[in-house]
Amino acid sequence: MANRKTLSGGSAAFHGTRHAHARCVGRALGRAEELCRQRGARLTYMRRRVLELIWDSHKAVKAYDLLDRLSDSEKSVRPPTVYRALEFLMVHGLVHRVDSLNAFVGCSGSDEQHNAQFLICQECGEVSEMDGAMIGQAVARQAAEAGFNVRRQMVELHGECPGCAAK
Amino acid sequence: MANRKTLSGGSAAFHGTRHAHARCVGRALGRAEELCRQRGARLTYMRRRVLELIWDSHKAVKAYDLLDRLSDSEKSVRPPTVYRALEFLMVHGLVHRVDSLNAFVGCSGSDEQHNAQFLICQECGEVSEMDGAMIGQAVARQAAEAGFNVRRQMVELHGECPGCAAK
DNA sequence: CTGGAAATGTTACTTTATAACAATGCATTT
DNA sequence: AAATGCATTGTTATAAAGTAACATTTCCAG
Repeated sequence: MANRKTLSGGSAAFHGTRHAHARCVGRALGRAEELCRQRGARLTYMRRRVLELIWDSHKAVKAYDLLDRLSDSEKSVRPPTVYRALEFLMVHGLVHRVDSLNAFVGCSGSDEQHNAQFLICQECGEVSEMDGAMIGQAVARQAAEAGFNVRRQMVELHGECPGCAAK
Repeated sequence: MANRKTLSGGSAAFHGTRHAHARCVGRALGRAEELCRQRGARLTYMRRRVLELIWDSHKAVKAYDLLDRLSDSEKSVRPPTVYRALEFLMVHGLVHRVDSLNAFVGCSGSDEQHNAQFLICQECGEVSEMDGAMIGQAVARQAAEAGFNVRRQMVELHGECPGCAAK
């Protein structure tokens, strides 16, 4: 209620190039810290680093891009390190894997709900997380009709975001 | 109308172990032939072979499993061969890629509609294609609310199929 | 039966991800 | 502080998934 930028039921936000992105990052890191504290999980240097890099944009990031960005001429970070950090962040609901892209995005949903859908712009690459209640319901209902018990739903919609449509 | 086994709007079929699977295969190959004839596309030996192997079960099949099955001690088939056959079959709507599994299933939908959703059983691995009209609508509507223009939708639901639930 | 396009073969490589074990860090008990 | 033990990260190697580029073959139209 307090924060008009928080995603709420049925809406999704695209950000475009110019927005106060530091706030997005700040919010995400804040939430991560809070959540880990509550759960007694350790948000280590590496995990925080990876989370920051993922939140560097609203696009989905490839694991090996993270790897490159984490490595400098001195010291190269290896795949397992990144995948382990990603694993941790996913388990705690701080990032999502976008299966249709083999890539990762920061979770911008609110704490507990997790029937997220992803809107993926084919032009600019931005990914927006949406909590589409209607979609969730339709999925649940139609699966039930088929006698199927849904445990995890993946909905990834590729198309054109409002910003890119405007051009 | 004539064929009660054909999937129709809003329903999905799971097959379990005992069913007249030769019919599924026959139907799929028949459709493939028909469709290629209509379009002047060539259903070559390799493409037909791959399609048959995919229809060997109702599970999603990995490209490299196809590769193994296509190779014998004499002659090994290489990745591009399989991926090219898969590409062809996908372009013509004869198989689908299941992104969340990096695997492929035969298309059991009717000819032209293509808003398919996949129900994937985590126990037995069977994949069932569903044409959930409600889901499609909900997706379209909620994306539209967000100003997003959907070009391709990917809906993959992991859970428990009726057969496995019964056990 | 031949010229050209489509299909397949072949080699090499890229991208994505994980297994297995070693070393280090860090928190708690003694 | 030393000892214990588990969580985290480092390291090496390899698996799994997919593609680029060019050579060869197939096959159909003329």
